[in-house]
Amino acid sequence: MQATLSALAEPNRRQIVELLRRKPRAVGEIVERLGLRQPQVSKHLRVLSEAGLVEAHPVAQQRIYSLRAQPLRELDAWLEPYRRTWDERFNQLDDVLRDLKRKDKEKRDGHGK
Amino acid sequence: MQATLSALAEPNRRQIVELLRRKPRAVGEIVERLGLRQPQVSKHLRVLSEAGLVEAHPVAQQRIYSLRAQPLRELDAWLEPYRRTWDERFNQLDDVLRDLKRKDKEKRDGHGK
DNA sequence: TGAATATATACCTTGACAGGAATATTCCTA
DNA sequence: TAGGAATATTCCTGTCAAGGTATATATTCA
Repeated sequence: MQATLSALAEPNRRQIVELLRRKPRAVGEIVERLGLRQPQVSKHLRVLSEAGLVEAHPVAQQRIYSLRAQPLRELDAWLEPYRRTWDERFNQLDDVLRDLKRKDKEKRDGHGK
Repeated sequence: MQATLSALAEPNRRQIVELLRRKPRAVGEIVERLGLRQPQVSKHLRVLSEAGLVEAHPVAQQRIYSLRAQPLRELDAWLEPYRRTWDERFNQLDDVLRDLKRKDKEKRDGHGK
């Protein structure tokens, strides 16, 4: 989760991931398509790889990188509890604010007795 | 999306977000619960706020921070296309690899004719 | 084996960012 | 209006990560 999020926080890496979503590609293809330099692409792929987001499959001198589902699934799972509370959110806020103002008033009144 | 991901990439900020998922809280509460120093919490809240992930509601000298749904919804939306291809992923990889090896073989054979 | 291709790594430099400590700001209440 | 509580901001420092360039590694083929 940690590794996944920081890997995805970098714009070029996110582009790589989006590119690999369509299909696996060799490093050179990524370099071409994104207009980045080869060493930086390799470095980004390394980070993505260590985060488990991609994996490499050697074919001759090429290395075909493909997306791995698991980390994104975990991100999806992390979002799950939020999905559930989306609708209640603002109501909760209202509750808390009303509550705080009530306590505030009580404090004031109680003191003035 | 960019702001959302980099905001969430920081562990303490993610903890803050998770804390606010349950209910809105004042800065002091967050400080207590997470055992962080007040200035750092304020700073993290600033980043989260600029990313639109939280918003502040003043009550007396306190500022009650609550979660905003939108950025997380967008993150969820970003994941959508991935959710759809999760099942096909490995098949795609197989296809591409098979294809590459075929081309490779053809090149070799064609040359040897 | 040597050249060519595809990719990875090393090294350097620079900028962004997080924490620490002190201080400023805002609002409330006596 | 002074003092206190809650929070924000500033300044400093160290660390880390990204890009640039050069170079190493691996694989194929003549």
